[in-house]
Amino acid sequence: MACVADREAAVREVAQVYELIKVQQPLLLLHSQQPPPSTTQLAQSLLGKALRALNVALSVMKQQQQPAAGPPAVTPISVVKAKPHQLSPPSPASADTQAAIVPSTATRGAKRRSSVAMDGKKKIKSSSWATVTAVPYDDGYEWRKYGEKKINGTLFTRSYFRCTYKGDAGCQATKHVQQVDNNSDDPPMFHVTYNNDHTCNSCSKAAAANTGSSSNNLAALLAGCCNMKQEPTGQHAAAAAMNMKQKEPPLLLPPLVDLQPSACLPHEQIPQCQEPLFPVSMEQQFCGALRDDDGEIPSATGSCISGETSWDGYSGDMAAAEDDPLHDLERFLFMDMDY
DNA sequence: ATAATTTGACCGTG
DNA sequence: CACGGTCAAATTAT
Repeated sequence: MACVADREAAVREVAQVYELIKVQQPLLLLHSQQPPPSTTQLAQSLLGKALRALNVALSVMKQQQQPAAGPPAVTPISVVKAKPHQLSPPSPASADTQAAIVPSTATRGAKRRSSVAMDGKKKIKSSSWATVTAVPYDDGYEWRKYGEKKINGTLFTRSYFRCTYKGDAGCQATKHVQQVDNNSDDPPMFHVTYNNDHTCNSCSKAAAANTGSSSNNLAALLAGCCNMKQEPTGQHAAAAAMNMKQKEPPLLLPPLVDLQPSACLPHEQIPQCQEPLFPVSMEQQFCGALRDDDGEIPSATGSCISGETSWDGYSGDMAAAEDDPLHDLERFLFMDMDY
């Protein structure tokens, strides 16, 4: 049991280093506004890698630390098998769509959906699974929001998303995101429930494209450390976090486990970070307090770019370090997230 | 002009 | 009838 204390100490140490490195990020970014010299790029790259490694290490340590009981103190990304339903592994490829996409042509007046629009009856979910995550936007697919609903007994609205390529490819994948009603001091967590696997090639292509395009995008890599504008009521946090079409510059936060609401500031200075982990624009990154006039998230839907399975040359790293046990862990962890 | 999001209403289920 | 999920017109953003 002594090792528990040791581990906790180790976690604290690693977390501290993580924070320190993150604090350096804005400085580097400031320099990189101009054509960055290669040394800056190298430094950026190294920083990014260091953050990843630390993050993964922390994740692993935390997991070992908390056996099963009790709420995860910090669970950056935890995959929770959805309830009963049919549980299918969160892999993008187990394509089983169901049937007929029935285009509902009815107008609003002669209300559509004569039970047909509901795909026959109650949706027969080909698969369903859920995750709890601080970064609900980052699942490698592109989503379009199609609804939002206040759910009984919850503080936050639930946002509904479907695959962007539903029309093109008939992809039946959907998901809804519900911000967890947790302590306001805690970083917001989101319960994301997925229904149906993606059956469209476009989805994976988009993800792949993003993977390629975002590599070397350290700005994107770093962008996640600061706050998004805070939405007063928090009602749209989920939506803000989930939307996949970025209104803000599509900066990409590597789906790393984040430990703090805002790593850019010391904890004490974090002003009620409600949306700490979302990708944010550069301006937001440096002006954490930026807000709209009304203090709301600009169309909270500020969708986060989809397709983020790519984290700054991450795949390359992994490929290059086949026998590194840490990388194996990383692979394991990220495979969990990457579906 | 086009695309994405918002939002209120509709619909099926329990 | 309440509730959750979805639709689609209206609105907003690009």
